[in-house]
Parts: sequence; C-alpha cells; structure tokens
Amino acid sequence: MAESHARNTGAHFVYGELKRRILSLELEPGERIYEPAMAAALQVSRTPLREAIRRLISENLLEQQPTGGVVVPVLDDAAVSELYDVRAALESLMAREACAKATAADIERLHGILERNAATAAFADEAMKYGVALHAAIAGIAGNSWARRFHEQVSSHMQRYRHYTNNTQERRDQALADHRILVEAVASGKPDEAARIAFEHVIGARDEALRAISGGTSASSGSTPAAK
Amino acid sequence: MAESHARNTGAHFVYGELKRRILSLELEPGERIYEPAMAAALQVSRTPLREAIRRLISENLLEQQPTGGVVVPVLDDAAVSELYDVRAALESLMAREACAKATAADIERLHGILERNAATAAFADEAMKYGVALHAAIAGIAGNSWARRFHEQVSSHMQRYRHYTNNTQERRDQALADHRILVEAVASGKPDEAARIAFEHVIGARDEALRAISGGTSASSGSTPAAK
DNA sequence: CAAACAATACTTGTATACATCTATACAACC
DNA sequence: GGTTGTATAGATGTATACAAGTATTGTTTG
Repeated sequence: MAESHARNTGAHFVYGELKRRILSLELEPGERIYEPAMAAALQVSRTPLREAIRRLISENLLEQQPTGGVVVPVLDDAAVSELYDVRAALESLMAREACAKATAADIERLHGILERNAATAAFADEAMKYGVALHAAIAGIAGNSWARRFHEQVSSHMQRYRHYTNNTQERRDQALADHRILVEAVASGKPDEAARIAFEHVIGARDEALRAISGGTSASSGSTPAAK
Repeated sequence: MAESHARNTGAHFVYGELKRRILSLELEPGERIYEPAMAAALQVSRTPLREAIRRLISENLLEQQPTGGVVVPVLDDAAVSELYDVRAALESLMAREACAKATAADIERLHGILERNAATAAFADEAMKYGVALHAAIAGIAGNSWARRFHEQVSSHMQRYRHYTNNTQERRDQALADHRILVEAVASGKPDEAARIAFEHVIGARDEALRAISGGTSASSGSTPAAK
C-alpha cells in the first residue's frame, strides 16, 4: 500500500518496520530513538537505519530535535484537525479531477465498490475497507500523483490518532450516504458538486473526531452524544 | 525559506546545494547522479551525499530508478497541471482556515502587503515577491503546518517549470485583482468565498500556463495572445 | 549546601573500506 | 549475423572505524 516498486534493500525493510511501529504506537510518542540500540534490535548497521530515519523525518513521522536527537512526534490534538482539513482538501480536489476523467468503466467500478460498501455497512472493518477502496479508486481516476502522494502521507499519519475516532454505526451510515451522492456527482460529471461533497464528507468526520476528543479525552467506548 | 531550524551539518549543506541545482535546471532533467563523482564535486564523502539524495527523493526532487540509479526527474507537461491543482487545493484550504483565525492585526498586515503589491504591479520581480508574501502571510494565519509543508514542496517543484510561465502585465493585473477580493473575503470572514477565490485564482494561472505550453512549446518571448 | 565547572561516557555525523549487484563489452555459439 | 553467455568494470548498498559534539555525573568552590 505504501510504495509501488520498492527495491529489496535493507534500508527499505527498516523503513517499513519503523513506520509500522510508529503508526501502531508501538514506538511511543515522545520516545527518542537511539541509533546503536535500534540498529542492534533490527539486526542492521547504523547506515541503513539512518537512511530510513531520514526518510521518516521528511515524512513527518519522526522529528529531528535541534540538538541532534530523533524522537517520535508527540500526539497533538491540534494536529488532528489539521490532518483532516488537508485530507478534505486533497480528496475534494481528486473528486473534482475524477469528474473530468472518469470513463464508463470507472463509474462501473465505483458502483461496484459502493455496493460492497453498502452490503457491509454493519461491520466496522469491512465498511472501513471499502470506504478506503472507494477513495483509492477515485484517486486513481483523478490520476494526480502529487495529490495521491500527499494524501497517502496524511492518511498514514492519521493512523496514529485512530484511537480517538469512534467508528459508530451512525458514522458508517452517514459515510455510506455521503459516498452514494459523491459517486452520483462523479458519474454525472459535476465537478463542483463532487468537490463540495467530498470536502464536507471529511469535515463531517473531522468534527465528529474533534467532539470525541474534547468529550471523552481517551478512546471512549460508547457514542458520546455529541452536543454542539 | 526552506527549513526552519536546520542543523549546521554537511548533509544539510549538500541537500541545499543539490536542491538549488535541481530547481535551477543546472542539473538537467533526466540526468543521472553518480555518487562518487558528485561526492567529489561537493567535497564530501558519499555518506552525507546519500542522506541528502534520500531526502530529495522523498520530496520528489529526485527519482529512484527500479534498477538502483538516481536521476533528476524529467520535465513533464502533465505534471504542470497537477502541481497547479494541488497548489490550488492547498491555498484554497489555507484561505478558508485563515478566515476563522485572522485577528485584526493579521488583516492589517494583509492590507499592507496588498498595498505594496499594488504599488509594484508594474515590475515582474517585485509583484511576484509580494504575491508570494501574501500567500505566505495567509499560510501563517491559517497555521496548518501540514498544508504549509505540502505547499512549500509543490511551490519548490514548480520552480523547475518557471520557464514555461509568461509573467505578463495582464497576468499581474489579474493576480492583483484576485488578491484584493481574496483579502476582502478573509477580512470579512467569509470562508467559502475566500476558498473559492483562492482556488480559482490559482486555476486561472494554471490555465494560462497550459495555454503557454500548448501554444509556444518553449519559453516563448512575447505574450502569446492565448486563443482558447 | 547550592552552584558552577570539569571530566567522562555516549550519541550523532562523517569517512572509508568492503560486499553485492548492475551494466556493458566481448566472445562463443547457434 | 544475431543472440546468448560471460567476464570485467563500475556503481550502489552496507558495515565499521573515527571525529566531533552533547549530556551527565561527580567534584570542587563560594
């Protein structure tokens, strides 16, 4: 899902492994990474490890401190809003671009994904999966490699905050409804409308996440009624 | 303009130097970079050079070939459109966010920049400078570090295509007019309008660039009348 | 006893040496 | 003659050794 054609090099393996540990919070936010120890743990020398670290820094998945150390960025509630906003802008753009480029076959594929999305709306994992698939399909149709690249970075990073998001049945139903009218707009070639729908779709998710954060600070269980 | 707090390390110097050469086309598109030769030319060992190269790869300013070599990406007309689109989406977002966060002092600053922009609209360099300053100010008000980061990357990359863009008097006048109503929208707190203006502003520049490309293929001299 | 200083341990940054892999040129064979 | 195989030259990937800078500890001094 990350890189299209990756060479089978040690540095690449280390990159993937570190990224996984960062996103899964296995490497705790704020934790410092010491090169010798980490290199030993991953059974490589410092050289490929450093390359992986540098790459992760430039993707904002690690942070270089002015003094010279490298730390896992701390979780920051304010960043959640920023990430959602950027994601909204990018998905909105891609939805707009997809309108102009979608072929009949593309529309067919979107409808197919939508059906499976609807069929599995009751199951969190499956619904999430097809939601992601739908966005990926739209991104593919849009064909804007820069937008896709940035979107992947943002999406990756958001995984660190996934404990905040309550994936409720309500949310899934709303998402499905949004997806329906989004595909509708793309199919009928209405770029402005598609862009608006995609934007507001993500903003809706953002607002719900923000309510979850300000309400129960941790990954609360039930559905916080969300008073506005 | 690039990095806020950069450590005074060799790898960082190499990064800046390589980036400059890539953006200025001093390193020609398609050219391959051989580490030993480049390291010798820059008077460093391969180690810091490789770190700089890796970073530039992850910023899309260099390209790793499946076989293992590293090349300067070729100029691609299709990329111009993509870059403008992403820039439009990001500036649009930041304009929207700026509406909610701008203080009276911020508005004052925007007006100040606007005045200097207007006063220098006849001079390409100056007008460009204040245009950039205006966008930077809005980005600062928006305060979305991710959007700003991506925007910087896109803006940097677009420098490689600057030979395509005809900076005509017409364009500068149009840009100034756009900037005026954009600041107006931000000042009066109309996020949707500000977002729309910012978006269309960049799209307008994009369309003009695309006309310049499809018209005179190279960096043509005069103003191509731009028939639609 | 607190504060400043010095010495030490350790981490990062860099250079170099080595191993692995790729590409190219030449030769042999079909 | 074209194609395939092979050898060789060279580039990339990795490991290790070294230099430079940072933090921490202990000591000394006001």
